[in-house]
Amino acid sequence: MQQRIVIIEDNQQIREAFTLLLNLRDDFSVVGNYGNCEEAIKNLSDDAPNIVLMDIDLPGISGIEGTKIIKKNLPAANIIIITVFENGKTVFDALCAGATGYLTKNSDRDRLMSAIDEVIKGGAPMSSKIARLVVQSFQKNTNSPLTSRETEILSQIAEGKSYTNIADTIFISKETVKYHIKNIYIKLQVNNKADAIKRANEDRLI
Amino acid sequence: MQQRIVIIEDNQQIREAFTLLLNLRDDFSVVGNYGNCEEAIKNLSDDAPNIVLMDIDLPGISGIEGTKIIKKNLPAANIIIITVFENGKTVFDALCAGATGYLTKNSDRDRLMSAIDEVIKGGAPMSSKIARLVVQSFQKNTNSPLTSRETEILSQIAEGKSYTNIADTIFISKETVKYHIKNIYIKLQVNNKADAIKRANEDRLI
DNA sequence: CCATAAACTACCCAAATTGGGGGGTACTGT
DNA sequence: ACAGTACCCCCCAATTTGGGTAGTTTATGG
Repeated sequence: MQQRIVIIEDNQQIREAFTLLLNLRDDFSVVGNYGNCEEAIKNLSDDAPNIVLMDIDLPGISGIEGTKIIKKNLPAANIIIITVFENGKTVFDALCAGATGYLTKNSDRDRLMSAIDEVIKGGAPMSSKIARLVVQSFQKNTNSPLTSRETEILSQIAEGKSYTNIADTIFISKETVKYHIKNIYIKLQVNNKADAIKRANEDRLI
Repeated sequence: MQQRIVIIEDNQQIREAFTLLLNLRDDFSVVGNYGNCEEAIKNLSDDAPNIVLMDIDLPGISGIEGTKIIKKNLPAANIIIITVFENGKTVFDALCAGATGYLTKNSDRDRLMSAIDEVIKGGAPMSSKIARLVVQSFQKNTNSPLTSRETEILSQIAEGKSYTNIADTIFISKETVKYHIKNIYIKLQVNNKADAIKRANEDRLI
C-alpha cells in the first residue's frame, strides 16, 4: 500500500531534502510539504496523509499543538516528531498530544526511512535517548522511605479516595488509615493530601 | 569495556543458546546463568553484572519481582526482559519494576545483540508492539466531553487539591470552582472526587 | 445581530472529610 | 530485655464536600 506522507518543517532545505529522499521509495508518496501547521491543517482532508513528519519549533502553531489538531481530525494518522529537542517535558508533551514516534534531528537518513517502516508495522520509533526517557518515566523509586502499607494507602489517596473508602477496600478501620497517613506526612515532611501527592510523584513513590 | 551479563531463564536450552551466542562477542562475558531469581540473587554481588537478561515466567520469584530486587541491590544494572508476554499489564509492571528494555521471545538472534548494544549506548530497546503500547499509554483522549477549564480543574482535583486551593491557583473564586466541578460530575456521570478521577484516568481525559 | 455556550459569581446547608492529639499490640534483630 | 518498626484504634474541632438555586459577563458562530 502506498503511504501518503505530509512534511511540516519550517526549514525549506530540510523539507525538500526529506521530500526527495522519501520519494525515492516507490511505496512512499509525499503528498504535502508545509512550513507551518496552519497551511498543513488547511489541506489536511485533501492530503489525507497516514503519516506526518512534524517539526516542533514552528512559526505560529507549535508542532505539539499541531499534533493535537491533526490527531483530532485524522485520528488514524501516525505523526512522527522530528526535532532537536530532547528534554523530558517536550517529549512527553508530544507523546501526550498524540505523536507515534519521536526522532531527534541528528538521526541519519536511513533512520527516517526505518522509522516510517516501523510505524507502518505498528511500532513507535524513538531515538535511543528518547526511549530511555520514556521508559524511565515508569520507574519507581527503589529506596522509598515508606512501608508497603503506607505506599498502598498513599496510592489510594492519590486516587482521590476518602479515608473511609480506603479503610473499606483494604479491610482496616478508618482510624488505622489515618494513623498511616499521619506517618506518611511525617516521613514526607508534608501536612496535607495535595503536598503528599506532589512529593509522591516527584520522588516516584507511587 | 567488558560487559558482564547474567541470564535468568528457566528453559535450559534457551539459556545455553544465549550464553553461547553472547560469548561470541569479545566485549560480552556471560558471568552467570540461572534457572530462577533466587539463585541469581544469591550470587549477585559476586557476578556484579551490568546487564541482566530476564525471563518473566519463572519458578519461585517472578521476573518482575526479581527485577525489583536486583534493581534495589544493583541500581546501575540494566535489566532487559525477554518474554512471550506482550500484554499491557505485564509490560508496565516490568517497566515500573525497573526494566530498561523489553523484548518478546520471537525476536531474532541479532536483536538480542543489538538490544544489549542499545542499552550500553543509553537506549531502551523494545519490540515494536511494546514501544507502541508504551507510547500509547501517554496519549490523551482527543474527544473529551470536558471544556479546557473543566479539564484544568479536574487535573488539580486529581492532584489532591481542595476547592479553595484550586481557586487560589487559577485565580477564580471557590464558588466558581464548585460550579465547574458540578458540571464535570454531570458530564462524567459521577458524584464524587474518587469516581471522577477514576473515569478521568480510564477515559484518558487528564 | 442574536442565540448559545462557556466561564464566572454568590449564598445556603447538612454530611462527610481531614488533620492533629492521644493510647495500645506484635514482631524484629541486637 | 530493649529499641525499632509496623500496625491498629478512638476523640475532636475545623475544613471540605456535594447538592441546591439564582444570576452576570464574555466570546463565538450561524
